[in-house]
Amino acid sequence: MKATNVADDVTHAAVRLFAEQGYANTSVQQIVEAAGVTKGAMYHYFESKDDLLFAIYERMLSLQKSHLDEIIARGGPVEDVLRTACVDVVETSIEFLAEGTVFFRSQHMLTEPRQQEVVRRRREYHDEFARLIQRGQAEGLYRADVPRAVLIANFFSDIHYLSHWYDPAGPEDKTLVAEQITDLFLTGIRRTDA
Amino acid sequence: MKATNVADDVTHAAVRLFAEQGYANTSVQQIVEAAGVTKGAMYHYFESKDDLLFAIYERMLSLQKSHLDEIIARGGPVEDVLRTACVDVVETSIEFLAEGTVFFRSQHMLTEPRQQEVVRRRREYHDEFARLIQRGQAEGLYRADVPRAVLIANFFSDIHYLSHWYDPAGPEDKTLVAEQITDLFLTGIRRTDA
Amino acid sequence: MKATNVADDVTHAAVRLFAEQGYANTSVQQIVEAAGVTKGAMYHYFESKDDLLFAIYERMLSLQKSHLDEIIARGGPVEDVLRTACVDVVETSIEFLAEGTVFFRSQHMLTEPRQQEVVRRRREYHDEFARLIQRGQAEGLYRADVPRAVLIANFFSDIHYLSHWYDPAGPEDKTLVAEQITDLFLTGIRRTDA
Amino acid sequence: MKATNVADDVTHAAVRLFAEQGYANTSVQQIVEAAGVTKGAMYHYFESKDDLLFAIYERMLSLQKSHLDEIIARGGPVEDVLRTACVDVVETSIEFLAEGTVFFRSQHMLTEPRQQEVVRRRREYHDEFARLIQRGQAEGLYRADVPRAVLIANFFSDIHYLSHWYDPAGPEDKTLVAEQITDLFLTGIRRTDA
DNA sequence: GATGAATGAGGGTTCATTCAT
DNA sequence: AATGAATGAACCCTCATTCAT
Repeated sequence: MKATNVADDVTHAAVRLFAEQGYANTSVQQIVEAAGVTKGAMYHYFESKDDLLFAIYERMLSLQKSHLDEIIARGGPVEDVLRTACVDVVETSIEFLAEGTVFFRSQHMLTEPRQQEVVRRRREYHDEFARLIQRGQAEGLYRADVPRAVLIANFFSDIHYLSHWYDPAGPEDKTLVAEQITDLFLTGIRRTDA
Repeated sequence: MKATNVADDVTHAAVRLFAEQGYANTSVQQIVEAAGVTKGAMYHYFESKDDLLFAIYERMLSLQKSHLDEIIARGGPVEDVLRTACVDVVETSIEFLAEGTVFFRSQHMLTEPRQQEVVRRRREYHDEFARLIQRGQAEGLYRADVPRAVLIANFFSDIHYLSHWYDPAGPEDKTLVAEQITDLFLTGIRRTDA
Repeated sequence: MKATNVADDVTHAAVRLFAEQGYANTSVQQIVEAAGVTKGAMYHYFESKDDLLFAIYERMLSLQKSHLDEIIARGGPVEDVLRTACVDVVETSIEFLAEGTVFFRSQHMLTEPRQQEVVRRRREYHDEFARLIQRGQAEGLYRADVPRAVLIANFFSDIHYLSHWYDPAGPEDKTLVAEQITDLFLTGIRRTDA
Repeated sequence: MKATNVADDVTHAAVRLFAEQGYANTSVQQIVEAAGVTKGAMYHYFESKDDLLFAIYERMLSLQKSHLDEIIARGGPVEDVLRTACVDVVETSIEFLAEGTVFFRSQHMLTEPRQQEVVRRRREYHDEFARLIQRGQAEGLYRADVPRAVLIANFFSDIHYLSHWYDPAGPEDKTLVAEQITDLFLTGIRRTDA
């Protein structure tokens, strides 16, 4: 029950340090010191510094994707499904705010193979999300006079931007904020002509 | 007519390389080789690699701020002013897409004093923009049931996100996209109750 | 038996090269090559080139201070104690002639914090020595018509100057020279009026 | 009458900066900025940074040598001549305290040819001084039981050491100090047996 | 599983000096 | 006489990774 503590401790220390100082400005030495382990131990669990960064993404990506799958699986009116999906991804992004900070800043620091893997995983999420929008457009709920890429970007941008303004220590409740952001998005894309 | 060629050549090479490979993964050696100058020459015009990064931001920040000042100075109904400001900042952000890519990824790599300066400059823009929203709210045009911080983030996030999806070589026209993004934003924040 | 060979080898090479060429004219590369180690290995044991210089001083300062403490602790007539202390510091300074050469030339090359530390350590030695002179004056042994600072400088100057003229390969025996220098000093400061 | 102002301004700035920061830590750029001239102008008057250092020594060496020549030329009892010479060299060394600081620290930074020249010039002074001691010994005034090299070092060391303790802003008068140092020296070397 | 000394390639930066103007 | 942009070689230092123990 303590076997994988090393991996966890290292991961947590890495997230914190990467978020505070950036990936490139954080040395492996700093990470293992903060985690209270030695370099050798760390390299026993992670192939490289790069691998550590990937592990951070992996955890968040898996979680959000499984949530989305589940929400869609539950079925229901597309508007409800979309709203639930949006609120969920904002909420989990707030829960993983440090991971998101690292993610959006340092994705490009990954080596090529892992970079590709991240892109692939994110595209899966993106495409599944896009199909919801598409269904809504087909039902005449959402604007079709704007490229779907713009509509989607309009929402995903908010996820990215959270770490630039949201303060977990501040007054705003994460669920409320998630609903507000979702509301602004859904209002913006609603079809109003007719 | 050749006086500052070194500085310009270096800046352009740096923007390109930073956008392609990231700031940390680009060596000063690579920059000067791409620019066709010597390291010594570069350090005659820039204090440090850090300074080079700052110069890239500086140019974009100055331009966008002076545009905003001018748009506000021209006056007019708040909705028109805000719309013009939004379209402008999206358009210039597309014109400086590489700079934006670098900016949003690598701002945290700046040394502390320059980081502060960037924050200060961005806050000036932010606050001026926020006053427009506030005026619109006072006139009853925009929702007041959502924190202003959320409304503003909803727009600025789109600026940030441009470099993640917009392809200058793609089919979308920059002005059209700017208008679409602005429209989604303004529709989203419009007051509809009553 | 080989544990700290790297640190020792580096230190010895550094003392030799600094004495021959000066601190500023000796590159870290030269030092590690002379010591037969790699740069990385050196930086595993020393924080910086500066640290290496400090380590050289440290060793000499510690030794001379502990000798002085011991000589004073043994007690006895002040004239005997002072004479023993003088002879000892000249002798050890001859034994560490290269270190002294480096010390007196390059102390000002240390970074501020280490410079302060050296000053502090030397002042400890100086003050302990000064108290011996003071005791001697109180007993009427030594001149009081000359500021104590001048009396003390008159001796310490000889320590400094050793590396400018003493040749370890020359005919002069170190103990004999130490006694001669001490004798000149003590004769010079003796009270003769009365 | 302003033609050589450049050379003078540069020299003074250099002495001050070398004394404050050390020769190696002072850049040519700092010197010309402090002197209010340009690099090109400086290199018009000095061959190199090295040359600048030599010029500082040259001025002091020439002055002290000419003083010694004159004092000896005036003739008189050897004790009086020696005393006058000692007082004079201490006094001028205090007047040129910054130059002395630089001299004793950085002589080894000179390139070989200039280093040789400095050594030659100093030996001239040394030898002339040594002959005075020798005459005194021949007359039975000074101890002959100690190598002459030790006797001479005993005095020159004080000159070297001045910059380590003498404070021009302090209470001690330079002439008085010169007499005190001379007195300690002459008392120390006086023949007392018989 | 775990250690941490050692590697070795590369990084950013400095600076005395030159030379076209 | 004077400028200052440009050179180019060297410098100190960092750090992800390896491997003998």
